Amino acid sequence: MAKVPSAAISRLVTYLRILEDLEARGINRTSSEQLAEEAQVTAFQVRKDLSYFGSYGTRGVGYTVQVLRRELRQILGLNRRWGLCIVGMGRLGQAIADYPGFSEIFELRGLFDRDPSKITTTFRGLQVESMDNLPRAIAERRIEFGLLAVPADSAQAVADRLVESGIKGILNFAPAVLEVPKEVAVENVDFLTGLSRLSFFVLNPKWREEMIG
Amino acid sequence: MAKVPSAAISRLVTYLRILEDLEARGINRTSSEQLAEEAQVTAFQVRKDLSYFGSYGTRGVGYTVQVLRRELRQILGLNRRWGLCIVGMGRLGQAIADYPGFSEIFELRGLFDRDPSKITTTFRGLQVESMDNLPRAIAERRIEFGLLAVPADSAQAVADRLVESGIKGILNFAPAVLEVPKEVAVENVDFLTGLSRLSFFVLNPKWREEMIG
DNA sequence: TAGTGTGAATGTTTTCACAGCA
DNA sequence: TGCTGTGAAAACATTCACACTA
Repeated sequence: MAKVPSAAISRLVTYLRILEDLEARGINRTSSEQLAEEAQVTAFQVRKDLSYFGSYGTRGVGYTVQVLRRELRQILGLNRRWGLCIVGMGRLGQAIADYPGFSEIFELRGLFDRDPSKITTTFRGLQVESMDNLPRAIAERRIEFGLLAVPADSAQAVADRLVESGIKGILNFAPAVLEVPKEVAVENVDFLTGLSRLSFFVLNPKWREEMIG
Repeated sequence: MAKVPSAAISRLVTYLRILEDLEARGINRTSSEQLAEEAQVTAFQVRKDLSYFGSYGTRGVGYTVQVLRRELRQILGLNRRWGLCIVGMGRLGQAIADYPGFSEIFELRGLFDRDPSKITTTFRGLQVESMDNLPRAIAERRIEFGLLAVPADSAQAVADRLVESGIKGILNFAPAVLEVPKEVAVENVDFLTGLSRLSFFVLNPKWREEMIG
């Protein structure tokens, strides 16, 4: 199998979202053309992206929405749910826990906060726990991922504790560059990194024209 | 000036964050080597990224933290604050409004929600307003950007209203692909798009090895 | 015949080696 | 001498044209 451009993976998630929308609308046949239009890329791109993983369509006909949806979920590892804990139950942590679609991908298996006053509270049927419970929870509840929604200055310390407890991956919502062993995957999803994308148009006009045209 | 890879811009934000950290620690000289290590890229990359915009260092010596910091802020358009409104004051909207560092970049000039019961509430000294006020607010308060923290199914409708009112750019936190005229910039910062990056390691093991190795 | 699947061409980004300057 | 700045090479990603097949 050929080397897969990493950008292709991100686009697969967009295609999947579109397919789920089509399915909800009762449409069961689509084409690279239609997917391309919805995803705002070219039809070449759609076909190429899919071809890295296999052939899921019918020549001269197109794709069956349900089939392609199932294949993409399988490719993306979204055909199962993953155990996750959230560390930091401030407003961001709470918002994430309640994000629609969140529970399709993750099963919340622990909520942690260092503030003792939060420990009485409950979200989605889970009581917030002390940080002291973290190592045992990760081991005993099959928690594969940890989501960091703590302030930047405690992010590294919390990441260290997750790593020590054997976490597989970290979703980092804190504006900090984390250092972890290379076998632990870190995804920086944090808001300020998001804002770096904003820079394309906040960018000083002197350079903006070069970039956006 | 040469064509600037868009990924380079995102990295500039990381470099800026590192420089601000160095400055806070009282360090005032650095090198491409040091920046590279902190940003987890190569020193070549750092120098190349900076070279797209100019020469800010001293050969044989390195970079002055304060100088480079100022230049990066200038390049990224972060040497001024931008007017912003948030549409959708659910928990996500609230968390974003309170995000540390947020107010360094944006000045909140309006909060909107369609739910009348929210209109009595106040965040950061601003009262939540009815959607009816949106067009006038954008025109009169120099609101350049709109941040969408609404459910996916109303995202397009809200985006349309922002566009009609003359918004310059939209930060889209809703899991929806927006259609807007090309002169309006859209940044998809939404959580599910963030999760697409997660897919690199949630990815079916069959393909993961090809990608991460 | 209509629309997929893919090798080859084109375009973009990163890496590298070294020229250039304090 | 040491570290920046940059053209050129290598790696990577996208676009395209067309072979293929239901």
